[in-house]
Amino acid sequence: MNNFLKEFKERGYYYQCTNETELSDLLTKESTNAYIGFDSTAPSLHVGSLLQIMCLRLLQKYGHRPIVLLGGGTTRIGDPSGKEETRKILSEKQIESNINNIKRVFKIFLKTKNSKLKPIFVNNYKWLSKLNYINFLRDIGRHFTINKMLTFDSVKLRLEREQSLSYMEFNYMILQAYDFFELNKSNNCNLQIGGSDQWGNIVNGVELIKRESGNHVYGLTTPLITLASGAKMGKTEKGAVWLNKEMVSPYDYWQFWRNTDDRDVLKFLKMFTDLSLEEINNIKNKNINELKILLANNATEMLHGKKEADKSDYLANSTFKENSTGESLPETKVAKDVLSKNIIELISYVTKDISKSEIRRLIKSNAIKLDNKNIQDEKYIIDPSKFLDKGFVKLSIGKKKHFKIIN
RNA sequence: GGAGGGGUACCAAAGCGGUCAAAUGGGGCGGGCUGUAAACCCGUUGACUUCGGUCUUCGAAGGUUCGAAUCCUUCCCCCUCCA
Repeated sequence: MNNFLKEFKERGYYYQCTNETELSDLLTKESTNAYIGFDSTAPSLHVGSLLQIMCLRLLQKYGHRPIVLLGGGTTRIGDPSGKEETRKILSEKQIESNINNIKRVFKIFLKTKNSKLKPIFVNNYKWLSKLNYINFLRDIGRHFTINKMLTFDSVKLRLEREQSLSYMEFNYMILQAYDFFELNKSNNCNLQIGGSDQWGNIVNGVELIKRESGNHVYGLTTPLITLASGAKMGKTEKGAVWLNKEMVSPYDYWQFWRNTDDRDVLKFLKMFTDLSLEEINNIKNKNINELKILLANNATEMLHGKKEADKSDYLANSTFKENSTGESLPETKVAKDVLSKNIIELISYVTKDISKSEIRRLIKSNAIKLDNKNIQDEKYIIDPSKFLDKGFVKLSIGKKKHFKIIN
């Protein structure tokens, strides 16, 4: 088997392939251009797209060139796959700005120096917006039968549940197939990779190209990652884990990985780090918490750089040690007039989105600590002299949230 | 177009004139155990509070009543069946 495919499988990226033998030959024989489309409905991608990004990295590793399609065209339509409801349609300006922001993450994850391998960014709005409806129906539309389109999960599920599916959304799969066709023509793209929910869309593209231009191209899908707990990956209660330091701080990103379920650690090490499989195999019996730290460090380094990863590691280390002073925490400046009020006001000021009733509850349930000492009095006021000794006070809310309060 | 059913807190789902800030489950949060994991146990889960209470919530707006999530009227939305 082709080396790329071999590692692709061993790392757990593999779910389905349209024609594995032929694809394997192609990848062995020549440097291939492969594309993945990314959703541009948000200003950043989140961890849910990370597996796809890792696929592109792997492509580069084996000498293939990634094509990143940021769907200015299809974002305007909305993919019905896996969606229960019609998506919100975004403005063009919004989409443009999203695309520009999302590009940054690929420049971090992918090699951009090597001119043969550096990613090609494409925006399908460029060709989709130019389509002539009549010509499109005649040239492309004739290859699609309604009979078959109705059998695709994305459509079938919506129909079965009698949820409305607009004609616009119904066309999404044709447009995605057309994207592949276009990229095959213009960029010699012979492979499309996507999540398993994209299977139908990908197959359509493969078939369209075969019929329309006679070329043999391939599709490859990655599994939907579910956590050992059964939840979907990447969605915490606080929201998505974004790949953007303004939206999720490097420390929080580090913590996300650090808190991985025991049962998922090895899987994630394979999927989301650059550690070689051999290396992972050698360390797999190490202490589970050390593996989690390794995972967190690697994943964070990849996105935010070594400095931030080290900082997060150090911070976590000092924060979770019993009786840590909180010295290394990021500082939160609090004005004197807030400090001179009671502890509730202070917490309210520091956390912003916790209500005062909630804070009262927290105090009652022993969750609030100042310099590791429990505070049970709602009316407690910090003694200003505390700031004189070491210059700050550590405020802890529960076990995981800590603040270094400076005056 | 006709006939029914329904819209309740983050989600699901009870309540169907007062004892309802609203059962129960899930989720969240906090505590315990521990390993910043899982499982388990306990508590909590509208806001503000001088801790006495006060204010705002049950699709929307009106009305009946001492009193409404609960009854009536109009409107909006969803679903099921028939055409």
